[in-house]
Amino acid sequence: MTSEQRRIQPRKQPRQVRAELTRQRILAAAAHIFAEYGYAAGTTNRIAEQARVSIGSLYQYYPNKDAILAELLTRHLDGDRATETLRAHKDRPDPLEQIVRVFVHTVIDNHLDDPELLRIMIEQAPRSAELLERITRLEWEMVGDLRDLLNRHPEVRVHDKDTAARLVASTVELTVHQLVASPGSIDLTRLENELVAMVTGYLRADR
Amino acid sequence: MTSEQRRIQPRKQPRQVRAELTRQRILAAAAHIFAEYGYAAGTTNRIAEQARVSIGSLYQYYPNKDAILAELLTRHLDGDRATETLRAHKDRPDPLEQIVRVFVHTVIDNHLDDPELLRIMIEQAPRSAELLERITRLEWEMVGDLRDLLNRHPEVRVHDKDTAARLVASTVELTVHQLVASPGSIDLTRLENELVAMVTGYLRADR
DNA sequence: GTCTATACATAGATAGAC
DNA sequence: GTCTATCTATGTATAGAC
Repeated sequence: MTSEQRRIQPRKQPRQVRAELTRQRILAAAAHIFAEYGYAAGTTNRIAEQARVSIGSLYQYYPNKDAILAELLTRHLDGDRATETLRAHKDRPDPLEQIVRVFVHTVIDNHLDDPELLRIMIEQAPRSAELLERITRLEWEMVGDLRDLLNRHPEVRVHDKDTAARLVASTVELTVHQLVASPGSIDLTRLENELVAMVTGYLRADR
Repeated sequence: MTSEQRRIQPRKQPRQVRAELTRQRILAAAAHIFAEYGYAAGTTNRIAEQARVSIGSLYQYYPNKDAILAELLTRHLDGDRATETLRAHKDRPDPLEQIVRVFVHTVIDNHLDDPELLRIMIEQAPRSAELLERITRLEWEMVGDLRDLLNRHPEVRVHDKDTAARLVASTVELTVHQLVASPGSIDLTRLENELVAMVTGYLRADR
């Protein structure tokens, strides 16, 4: 490469690529800081420091602190595959236990990434109307799909499908959420097995 | 009552009683404010205002903001009767379902007081080492008592008693916690029935 | 594009009068 | 014991130089 060429195309890193990289660095830093300090104590200064960017630069990429956490949350919500999993099994004659297992497994999977950050986001994220609405919608989608399943599947004997759907959704989501992050962490395979047994048994029991 | 007597005993409200009353007013106000605004936005100024006390007076009763929330949390923890309930049934030959029902019922009962405040306290309370230690101890106490029960009771067939105890404790505590406070609140009797059925079935199933 | 310096807001907490 | 006034700290966000 001659110096002649350098003069014509001096920048090796095109602007947009570099900028996107910085954005990602800030986001990663924010995930780390929020997970460690929580939302309130996870200050923009700390985030900037962790990302090795000045506070001024940080604000060039995000308009405010909430926007950072909102993007992290959006990312996670987009990665949630649990309801799709349920839908995929809707019209197939698989055994109930198998469907439940895939569902539980997917939920566990969604939580492995960064359980601490997840806790912070769910518990302390600023509940903007728009974000809250998205979360609620996703929750109800899951409950709805679950109820559909209960209504169709021949093995299901539980009477009150509506309450059952809510209970199962809460049970799986919450216990996974808690036990994955908890100290003295449970063995994940065991958690999956026991959860599947408990839920499947409940749905199949005739009372 | 003559004015002579009044001069000898002029105060109708002895100091300590009045002070205790003020303390309680501040605490009640704090409960209200925290439940409505959350921990961070539940400022000491707002609490003082709600209690109709000046901010200066508030600090005469509590050394700092955290101390107020800590006392609220302590109050709640002291009111937790779930583990005692379990112990009371330890050596009695009651049917498993009945024991589980009493346990679930107690947990629900503990959450009826002020679900919103409870959520705030559990999710956003400043995790001081001392407080965290108390909570963890209580949790493990509950898991321990549950495990004892599973080990003794003849109806219990689940193999991994340890995992089962943790799963049951989490399931009951968390689902109650969530569903009692959730909008479109579930019927509590139904919640109790379904939860009891799910847990009992799980514990009795031979796989 | 990135930095430093700083404005601005608000919270927790204290001092000192009454 | 209670108040008002105020201090101090800290965090978000912006301005302007380079």
